[in-house]
Amino acid sequence: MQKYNHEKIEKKWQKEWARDGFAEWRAEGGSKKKKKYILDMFPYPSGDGLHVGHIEGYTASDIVSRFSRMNGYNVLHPMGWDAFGLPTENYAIKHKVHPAKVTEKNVNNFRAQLQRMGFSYDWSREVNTTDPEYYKWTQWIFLELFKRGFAYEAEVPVNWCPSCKTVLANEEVIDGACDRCHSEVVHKNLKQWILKITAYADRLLSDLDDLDWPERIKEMQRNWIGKSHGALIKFPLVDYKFPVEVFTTRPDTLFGVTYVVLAPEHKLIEELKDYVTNWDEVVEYTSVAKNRSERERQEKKEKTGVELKGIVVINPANKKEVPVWVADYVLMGYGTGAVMAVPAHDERDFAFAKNYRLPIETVIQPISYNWDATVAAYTEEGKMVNSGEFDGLGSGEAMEGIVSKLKEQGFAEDAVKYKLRDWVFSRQRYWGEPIPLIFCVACAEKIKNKTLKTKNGGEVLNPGWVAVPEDDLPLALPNVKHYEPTGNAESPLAGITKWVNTTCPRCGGEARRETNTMPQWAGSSWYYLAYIMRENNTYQAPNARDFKYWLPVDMYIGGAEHAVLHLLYARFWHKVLYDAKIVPTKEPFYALRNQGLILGPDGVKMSKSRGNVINPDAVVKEYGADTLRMFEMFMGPFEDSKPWDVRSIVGIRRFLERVWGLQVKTQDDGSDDAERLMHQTIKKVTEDIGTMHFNTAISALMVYVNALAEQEVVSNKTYKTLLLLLAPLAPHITAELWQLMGNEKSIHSEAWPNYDPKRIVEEHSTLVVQVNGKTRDSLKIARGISEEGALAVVTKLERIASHIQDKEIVRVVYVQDKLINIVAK
RNA sequence: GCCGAGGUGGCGAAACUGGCAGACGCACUAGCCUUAGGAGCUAGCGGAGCAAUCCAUGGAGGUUCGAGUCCUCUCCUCGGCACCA
Repeated sequence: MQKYNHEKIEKKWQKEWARDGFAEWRAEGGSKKKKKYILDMFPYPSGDGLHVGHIEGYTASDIVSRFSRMNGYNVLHPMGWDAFGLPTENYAIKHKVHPAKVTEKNVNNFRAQLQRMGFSYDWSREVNTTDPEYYKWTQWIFLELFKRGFAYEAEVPVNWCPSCKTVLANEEVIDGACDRCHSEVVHKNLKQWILKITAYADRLLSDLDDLDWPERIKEMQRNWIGKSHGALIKFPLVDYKFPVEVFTTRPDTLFGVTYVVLAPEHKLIEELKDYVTNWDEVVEYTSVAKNRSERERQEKKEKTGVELKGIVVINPANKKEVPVWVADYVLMGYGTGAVMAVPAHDERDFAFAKNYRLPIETVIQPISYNWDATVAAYTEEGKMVNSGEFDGLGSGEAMEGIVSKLKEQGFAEDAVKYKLRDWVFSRQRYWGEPIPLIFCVACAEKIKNKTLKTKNGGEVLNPGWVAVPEDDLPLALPNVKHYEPTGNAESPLAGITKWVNTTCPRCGGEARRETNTMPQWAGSSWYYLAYIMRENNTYQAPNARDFKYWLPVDMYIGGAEHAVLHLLYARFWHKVLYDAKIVPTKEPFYALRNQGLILGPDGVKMSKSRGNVINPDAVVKEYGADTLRMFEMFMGPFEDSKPWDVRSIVGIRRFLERVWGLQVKTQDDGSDDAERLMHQTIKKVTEDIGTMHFNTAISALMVYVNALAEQEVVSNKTYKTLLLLLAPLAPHITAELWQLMGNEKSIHSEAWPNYDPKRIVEEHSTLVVQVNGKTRDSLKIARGISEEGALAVVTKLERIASHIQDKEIVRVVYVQDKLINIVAK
């Protein structure tokens, strides 16, 4: 027998699998077989290469894929590259190479690394978001959104990074600074394309209930969407025609309103200019407030504001006049940008009222304890006081009563508000998908006074914009000399007049292209559909039959960091496509699992600056891909985060060497001592892989191998079963051993072994004997013994007798074949 | 502050519907084998005790014949959100 040479074996089989273009892992199109779509979150091909965290998730999905194939499923298990993005572009600028070149180099490295791990991807469906044939469809879907009225252009305040020279998405701003370069982010008002994700807020929320996702991720999405039920309440302005409209979730506190607050950006402020007596003071405050950076606004400083002197509104509940203030603790982006302040029952209002010595009026009393209204706000529900006819009611009843009374009078209506904002979709950078829209002045002029309808029957919001015709897609990224950002809020594409100037697809007149590109998240919002559309290295048009067969994704595996970004965006696009009858399911990803974070050996998150990053290539070289795969699965529960323990990996290596060594003991008619354990192991491993409990599946295999190793001879049957059970976990060594056993067919195309339930049960069972609930002894006993029979045997045991002598047996609890508990006094 | 997930040996962890707590692996200890070992094999390995036995699943109560598992309170760790009215 040769030594277990992982390097030689792994190279041999990787070459073997690649020989026919990885045909063994290919998903069959148009098949009648039952299917499984097992998807990894595709990586951003960075210059650093794959890290051990990627490998953890990819190994798990590979195991599930191989397991599913052996169980007769037609498996779609693809891989691709989410390759647009800033790091590549920044690298390209710094080193003066085209971002496409950088991408190609990184992709080649990633692909080679994945293939060295022996992952069973269907490489004939590989996708790359930066491939024009790919982003043709990204653009196509964008246009579907556009045509249905879910894309609109508007001037909005955005986060601008002065160093990266682009708009940042909210998710790219951490504590008011750019996530990438840590420059302080400033606010700018820019015209941007925006996607109306808020139109789907309610469905994005309610459809979560049917998904098999980690509760934590669902909860994050719920919080992000942030649905609140409440009421819109109108506070009429004295001597003015408009009311101030506020949103509140606590209409029961309405009688306690002592002032009303507007956000500094509120339009009403400007409209009230002529009535305000301290206008200069107001302008001074609002301009300072508007210019405060994100960071300054987030710092919990003193609450500041300014009164709109001369302006008074009427509380519709008690007809009292209350003043109006402007303060930046009220956000324009949520609700109506105006709130009714109830300092007695809201912490923020309380702090503000204390600061400006505004009155505080108690209208809710806690039921069970004393509360000092001069020290803090009472924000819970309670019993109504000082609220006219509602006194004495509970908060819940009062809310209904107050709102319904005000509704009759036209001062209130029920309302639902969301925290979710629309998705700012423009970026001023080069390395992204061009937005396929053309602006035509002539068309805009012509149709100015007509109302155009979208595909959905809504009103067209930006009538001058015309979609690039489908036949002209992809709208390719033009080559530019300088892809550095311009810094003047335009993308580098704006500088290429030849590209920008075009003709209007509608009227043929002169027109200009949109020059912004799409954000990083565009390509990943639909890539799971791209794999279905991609067959034999080309993209087919969206096809209802294929979508119906493969969707939804049965198992989606990746990191938790995408909880509210990619996973929300993809669900949004999917729902638009569902409504457009392009995809047949309401949701893209039926089941989701997050791999836990792999921490450095020091127990801290791996990072280059800390120097605690484990390089998988070095591990593969020293121990082999099979060992690395199994080690990562054995470290702990898949979804838990766990530190990398450098030393423990040898345990897995020893295990594989033991498996390797067993081959010399095999015989056709070898011992059958292990057969019961074999059936038990099949059961355990089958169940554990099915529930992604890889660590316990491996420990069951270790128990089995240890038992086989103790035998003089090992039967071919028990050894072959071992190899089959191990095949999804360690594909190379099992392929080699399978072949050495004289099998011609690949082990990975074999059927998963079955167990015989009758062969699992032991003839004898172990009966645990307790006295007063404490275990005193245990004994092997024939199955099926009666309570009386067991008791008779057990009371004779020395260690039992000593505990029950001089005592009266009050009760006996007997669990058939398992446990007997004697209760004695 | 709010939401979510967790606290079990020296370490990573097991324990299916309440039923022998610590499977499996690492590290460690002793022995065998070896010219050698960062190899292999055998045995041991939660704490106290010569032992019988007692104590142990963050802490305090409770339910139960029996609790790591169920209930109440409490402490701590990690992750997310955070002026959202």
